[in-house]
Formats: sequence, structure tokens, C-alpha cells
Amino acid sequence: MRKEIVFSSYEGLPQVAAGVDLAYAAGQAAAVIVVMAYPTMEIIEVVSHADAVSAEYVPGLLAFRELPVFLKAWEQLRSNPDLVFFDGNGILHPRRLGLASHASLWIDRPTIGVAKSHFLGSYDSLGTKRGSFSPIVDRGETVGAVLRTQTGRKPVYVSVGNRVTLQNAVDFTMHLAGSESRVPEIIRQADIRTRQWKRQMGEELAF
DNA sequence: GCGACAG
DNA sequence: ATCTTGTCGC
Repeated sequence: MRKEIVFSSYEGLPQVAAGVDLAYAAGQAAAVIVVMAYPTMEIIEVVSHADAVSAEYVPGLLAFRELPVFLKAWEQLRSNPDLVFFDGNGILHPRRLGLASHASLWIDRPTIGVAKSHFLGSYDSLGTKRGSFSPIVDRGETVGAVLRTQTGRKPVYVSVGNRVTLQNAVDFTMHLAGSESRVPEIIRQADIRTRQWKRQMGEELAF
């Protein structure tokens, strides 16, 4: 399965990009997909799906917990994103098949993983300025890069999901990270909506 | 064996 | 991810 992951260069620039995020509340999981025009950042479409949580979180098996709900939301999409960003890792994974890579095999689209915390691999300290990055190596293999999307803030961990090069992943992530958000704006937009769902969820449960 | 461990 | 007040720091 990991053999299907390819590090080919993304040709040209994406026209339509998508960002994915999930939230959990009361045994339910909600996935939100935000589609934007690239690079104007205009929101084209937003779809979502909520379902019962199917699996507990186990490091290394995030895809089994999030893919089912994500795929249901994906089915509702009317537009056709040609690049998808995930909140998690791509090949930066014990078996080189993190959420972003695994998802690509189901949706047949180039993907990029952007995690907010370190999972595995080692790397040299990176510069404090926006744009500086340092490769992450695991068992002698470059599996991603720590990227400083905003000067003076914590970095993000970028990795190839599928059908892009690490350089593509770094470049696109920087482009989609405005001058405010640490994670790409497209993922933040999904995160915002995912939290709105959680709020409403809490209000309903509050007698 | 011990510690670390995306969301 | 989620549960949660005040609090240290730029």
C-alpha cells in the first residue's frame, strides 16, 4: 500500500484546494472540508458530516479513526479539489502511511499533511524567521520538514501525503499560511467550523 | 526494557 | 482530540 505513494512534483499551481479538520463531542465526530480557490483564498464550498466515533485514538492509527467520517463528507463535495491539506501527517509515519497519505489512496488526489506537534524523526533546530525549515529524518529517510510558518511562533510539521514533493508541501503550506495563522488558512477555516459544530453540540446537551 | 507517541 | 482558571509573558 505504501508502494502506491509517489513523490512526484506537483505540476503548475492548484486551482482549487481543500482543507480538512475533525472535532469530537459526546461520542460523535464531525468532519469539515473547506474548499478554496487558489491562491485568491475565496471559499468555494463547505461540506461536513457527523457520525458516531468508530475507533479510539492510537498513535500511528489516526486514519482508522478519522477516514470514515471524512470520506462521508467527501462524498458530498460538488467541486473537485486538486490538492487536499490534512491536519496530521503524510509519510511522516512509522509505516510511511499517515492520515494524509492514506486518505489520498481513497480520494485519488494529491495530499499534504500538516501536523501541529512532533510525531517521530529527528531534525536540526531551525531558524526563528518565517519560512525557515529543517528536514525531518527517520531511519535514514527524509520524511518531512519542520516549518516555521510565522516568525517567533511554534513551527508545524509538514510532510508529503502523496503526489507532491516535500518542496511542494513546504511551498504550498507557506503560501496558504497568511500572516496570522500558524497552520494553513484553509485548515484553520475547517477548524473554525468544526468548533462551531462542537459548540452547538454542547448547547443541545445542556438541559 | 524504557520512553515517546499526529488527533 | 478533550477536560478547564488563572496566570506568566511579549
